[in-house]
Formats: sequence, structure tokens, C-alpha cells
Amino acid sequence: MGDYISMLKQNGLKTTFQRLYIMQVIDDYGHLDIDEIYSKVLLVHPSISLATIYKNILTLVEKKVIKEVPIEGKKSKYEILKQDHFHLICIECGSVEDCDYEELSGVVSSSSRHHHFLQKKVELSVYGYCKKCIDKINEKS
Amino acid sequence: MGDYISMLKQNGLKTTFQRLYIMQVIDDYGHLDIDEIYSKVLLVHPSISLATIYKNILTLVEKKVIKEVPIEGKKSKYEILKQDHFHLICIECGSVEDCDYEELSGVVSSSSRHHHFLQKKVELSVYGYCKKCIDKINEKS
DNA sequence: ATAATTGCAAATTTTTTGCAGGTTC
DNA sequence: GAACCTGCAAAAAATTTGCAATTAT
Repeated sequence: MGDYISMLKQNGLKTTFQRLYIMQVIDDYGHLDIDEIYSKVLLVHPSISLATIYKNILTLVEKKVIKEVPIEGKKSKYEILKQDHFHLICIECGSVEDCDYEELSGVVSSSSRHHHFLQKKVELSVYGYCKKCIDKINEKS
Repeated sequence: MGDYISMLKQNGLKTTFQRLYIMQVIDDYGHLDIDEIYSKVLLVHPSISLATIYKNILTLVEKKVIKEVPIEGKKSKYEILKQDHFHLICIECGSVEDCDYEELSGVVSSSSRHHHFLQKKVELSVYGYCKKCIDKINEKS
């Protein structure tokens, strides 16, 4: 799938075995939390430290190579940054599935159905700048 | 706004001053994280302990009196459970605004504009049960 | 009177930090 | 060789727990 090495180069990040594998397992599994990433990388690199996972996740999120997916009542998961989509999050097992949103309209519930997913609740968050902050930023310039 | 006392009664929870004020400040401010709740309740009840805040938040979320709003890169905030809506989350100051979603369709971006909110990213999560878990649950019965 | 709740302190868990040694470019 | 990165251990931050005293019903 991803050419991890050039993704890293583009962001001025060095290509280490650890970092590559972190990206690898996130990409392979789609959505993993810190502990899951740690235990999976541990298998191929038994000496990796949890601190290294934390540090890398931080950098990779900053550089927008990966993306945090916050989840109610659980630890955030991380995914490789990809084209816009939404998430089907299982309340039971915590699994996360991706879903395209061509239209975002009625699509949502029919999409859930199409994925054999029993939809209980829809959560929508729009991230951006509120009026107050826009004004404050404009004042400075 | 809310008749906190009957909301608690309905859920078999006792009406303590601490609990009432926790609900009060969440309702007043709309969306607060644990520390914000703590410091605000502290003003009216200087002896309250942080552990009490944690315990109450847990119970109130369980009983669906309040709701967790997880936020990328920050601590979750909590809001009084209310009719479905979505959130305008400021990347700059972290403020959260509510927004109705009559249609959920094209509405989103025009709603943002209407709130003078500079929309950068839309995050949609559907919570429910994945196929695997539905099957597993069905097997049991 | 009973059961739930509080507040404290301690325990646990999660995340961050500093730094010496090693690696990548 | 310079800057970056890792792994360790320690520190800091966040959350949970146990328990005795108190409070709500």
C-alpha cells in the first residue's frame, strides 16, 4: 500500500526500523491503539520501548502521516492518513471499520446496513476555528 | 433547564450537593473536561475531591445522564445528554459548540458557516455493533 | 436502618522527559 | 559529523481503588 519511506522523507523524518514497523502495523490492521501497536511491533522488534512508540505516534500525528481516532470510553486509535471517510465503531469489541462518504447524507445509515453494522448512534464533529479565534488570529496580523 | 433531581431519581442515584453541582456546571458551560469540572465545582464546594469527580462522571455516563465527547489530542469533555446534534470543535482554543443536524446532509458546512466557524475537517463516527459481535450475541441466545 | 456516597491516601495506569549511546543521512 | 532517534529509567500526570466516616432515602 503505502510507500512509507518517501512519506517519511517528505516530512524530514528519518527512516528507522521501529518507525517503519509502527506505520506498517497501523496500516495492516487499519486502526490500533498505543498498546496494540506496542505489542505488535514487539513481535518483530523485541527490544522496542513503549516510549519510542509514544514518541513516534506524536511525531507522526504532528506530521500528519497518521491520524488519531478518539473513541468514547476507550483509548484513541491511530490510522494512516487517507482520503476522507467515516468510522463504524463497534460498542462491543471496539473494532473500527472505514466507510466512504460520497454524500454524507442519507448515505450514513444505508452504509451501515451495507456493512451489516447495527447502527446505534451517530457522532459528528467538525474541527476548525471558532469565531473568537479567527478574530484573535486576524488581530495579530 | 434540567430538573437534575428527577433525572437522578429516575436512575436510582442519590441527590448529593456534589453531584448536583457537577451536573450544574456541565450544563452551564455546555462542555467541560474533568479538570474544568473540578475547578468550577471547587469554587462552590471547596472540599470536593477529584476522586469524587471521577466517580461521578463514571456513574453519570453509565446512566446516560451525561455523555462523553472525545476530542483529538485533548481530554474528553462531557455534556448533559440532549437531543442529537453535532459539534463544532475549535482547533485553536478547544471550545465546543452544539449544532442541530436536521438533515445531516449538505447542512454541515452551511451550518458551520452560519456559526462563523471556519471548518477544516469533518469527523463522523457511527457507534453500534459490528457483524461479528451481532453474530456472537445471537449465538448465545 | 440500609445502602450509597464522599474524601482521603495509596495504588495503578498512562504518558512524558532526560540523557547516553547508537543510527541515519 | 550533525542531527536525529532509540531505549532505559525516572518523573509526571491521569485515573482507579479501598476504606472509614458521613449522608440520603
